[in-house]
Amino acid sequence: MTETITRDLRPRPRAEERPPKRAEASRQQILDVAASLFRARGYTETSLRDIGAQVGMKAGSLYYHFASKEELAAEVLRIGVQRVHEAVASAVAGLGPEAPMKARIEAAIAAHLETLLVESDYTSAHIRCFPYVPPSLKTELSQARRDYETVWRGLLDEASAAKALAPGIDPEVARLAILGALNWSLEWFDPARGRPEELIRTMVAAFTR
Amino acid sequence: MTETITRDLRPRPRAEERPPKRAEASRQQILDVAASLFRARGYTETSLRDIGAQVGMKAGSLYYHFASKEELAAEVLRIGVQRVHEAVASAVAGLGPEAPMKARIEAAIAAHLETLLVESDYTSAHIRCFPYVPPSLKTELSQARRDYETVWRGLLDEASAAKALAPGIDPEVARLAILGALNWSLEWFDPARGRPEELIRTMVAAFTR
DNA sequence: GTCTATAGCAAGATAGAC
DNA sequence: GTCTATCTTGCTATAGAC
Repeated sequence: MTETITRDLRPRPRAEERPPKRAEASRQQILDVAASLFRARGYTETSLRDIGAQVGMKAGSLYYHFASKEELAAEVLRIGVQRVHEAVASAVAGLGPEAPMKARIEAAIAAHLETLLVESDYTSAHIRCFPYVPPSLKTELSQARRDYETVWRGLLDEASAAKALAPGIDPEVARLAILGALNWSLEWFDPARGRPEELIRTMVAAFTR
Repeated sequence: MTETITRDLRPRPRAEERPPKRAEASRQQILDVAASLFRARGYTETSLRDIGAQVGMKAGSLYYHFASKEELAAEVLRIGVQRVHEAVASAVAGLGPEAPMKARIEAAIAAHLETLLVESDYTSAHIRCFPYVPPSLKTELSQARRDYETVWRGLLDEASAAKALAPGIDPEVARLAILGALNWSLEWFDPARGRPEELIRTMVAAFTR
């Protein structure tokens, strides 16, 4: 008898793993707005009041979903690096194992740039804010950043071994130069004035042969 | 008689143009410390209290020398762009009118990088902080930035006309790519691990022929 | 889940003593 | 010229009502 009652009152087994839809929707909306504002204004320049206002919430209410501003930023920036990592890895993999190195590098450049400039506020927020977030958050993100770096290192080392890089170019310096040029485009690229194709073409022409 | 007295009491003609040395020294020290902190931490992340502490002054005392944080930053960032402008222009001019385009571009890259990474906290503060300063300050700096841009535009247009750029490279896109790669080096370059020569060589190899 | 209200703090800036 | 003291504002974060 006790058994039956207990069973009836107990919440469903997966209760903690399946949060109600409303909370999940709010959380998602907060992340989206935070990514957009972090991208546009920067980490320190964006207040929880700003984020709340665009979500239609008071600043204090955000703490139901995130323990702190830093934790919210951690989630945004972590998603940002994961997205560009996945986009680049799958663009390169999608070419198949026989694709020439020049095509692989072009695909990686195009995917990074497309994700950064067009696809994802999360990725652009990561690129723009990372240098300015608290050190603890930098540490938290360092592994995911290294994982993404590894993709590029492998690509450029392979290209170098296959003589697919322009002559006299060290693959590690090329990696830093290419990603620097791409990331800096956040500061000047205007989506209203065209897509990133021109920059892609220029970078491929400069660094591959 | 009145005439004589008046003349005696009047401050020396150049009084306003020659401020006492002590004020000038303090002002200079404030600018140096501000440049260093803006470079290392960012504009918003640096407080007037931080600057005062390193100068050996209270935050309020800074207002004897500058009307506001924004005006202090304006002076730092203005000096920063002027310095890199002068360094690049004179490095290129120093090669003489007969120098090949490839050498001129290499000199410009080297001078920009050397000023940014080694020579001047003012320049690195400008590059790091500009995207995050108040809009009014951006407007105030826009002319000096355009003046510097003009140097690079002239250089790359000339190089393009002389067929000195690598094939398939548009000079305006090359300018944005080159300066992006150089400016982004602020985020990864470690002066303890060597000078910027490797990056200079890579950029010249990639963009010129 | 979101609100109101507020604690607690740090920022930029100002006034007047010295 | 610099200090002390303080004003005002805005921020992150918390507590408790609903």
